[in-house]
Amino acid sequence: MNDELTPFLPLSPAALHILLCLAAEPCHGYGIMQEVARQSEGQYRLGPGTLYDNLQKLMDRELVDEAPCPASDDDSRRRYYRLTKLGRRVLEADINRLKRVVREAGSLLRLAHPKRA
Amino acid sequence: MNDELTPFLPLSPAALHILLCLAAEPCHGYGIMQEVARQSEGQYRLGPGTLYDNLQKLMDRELVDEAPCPASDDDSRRRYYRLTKLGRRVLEADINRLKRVVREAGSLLRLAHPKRA
DNA sequence: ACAGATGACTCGGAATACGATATAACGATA
DNA sequence: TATCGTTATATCGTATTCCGAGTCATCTGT
Repeated sequence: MNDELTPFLPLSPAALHILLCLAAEPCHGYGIMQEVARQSEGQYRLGPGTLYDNLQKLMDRELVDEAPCPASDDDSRRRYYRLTKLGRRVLEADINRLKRVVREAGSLLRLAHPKRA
Repeated sequence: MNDELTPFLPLSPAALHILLCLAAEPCHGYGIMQEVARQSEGQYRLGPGTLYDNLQKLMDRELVDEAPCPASDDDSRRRYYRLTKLGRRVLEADINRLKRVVREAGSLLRLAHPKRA
């Protein structure tokens, strides 16, 4: 893979969900919380503490930066965040890592759970 | 899904890799470290601190328990760990969660990366 | 006007990560 | 048998991260 990305990996569940949410389009904090809950069907809920800790760290590492408010938005409170190019590459790398994990698990769990014999 | 499993989710990267390793067959601590490094092609390295912290917590939660030494093993130092039934179900649930994440990411990252226009 | 949802953010205790370190048994070899 | 590198378990202490409770302000509908 790409060795320069490995210091960022593996992403914690919180960081992964945040980056994934921002991969679609820039979003504001509260929206990220809702979107993460929606994507996981309520199974994983991100509180404000975890969210802003992670956002700050992601910005320090330059995986995320702040975006200008879209013209379509009239709520002045919102602050928008977006993926940087580096952030996108890190996300892709971690997704590839997870694909390998899922594939590995697929064979192991199938072998251990034969439908009949 | 299964609501009784959600308190265990999401698994941290370390816990996920440990459970995945044990899904194949019971294994001892040092072997888990090597296997995790091998499975991730050296990208993710699990140190002893993280390993034993996690093993202890996984045993407290009864996702893992200690297994008797296999007869084929003559090294008396080794302590073997294995998945409990609950551990296997939690692992399966988390893998299903990750499948959803990977699928979601697939469409998002493809949409954001059109080959031409 | 009021209530409830939306929105950004801080705080501090609890939990977790993780390298450095300790200890010792094993295997091979000189 | 002395020695060396590897295998193996485990702890310790600091750093980092998690994460709910709480604060404050704004928006939206009635």
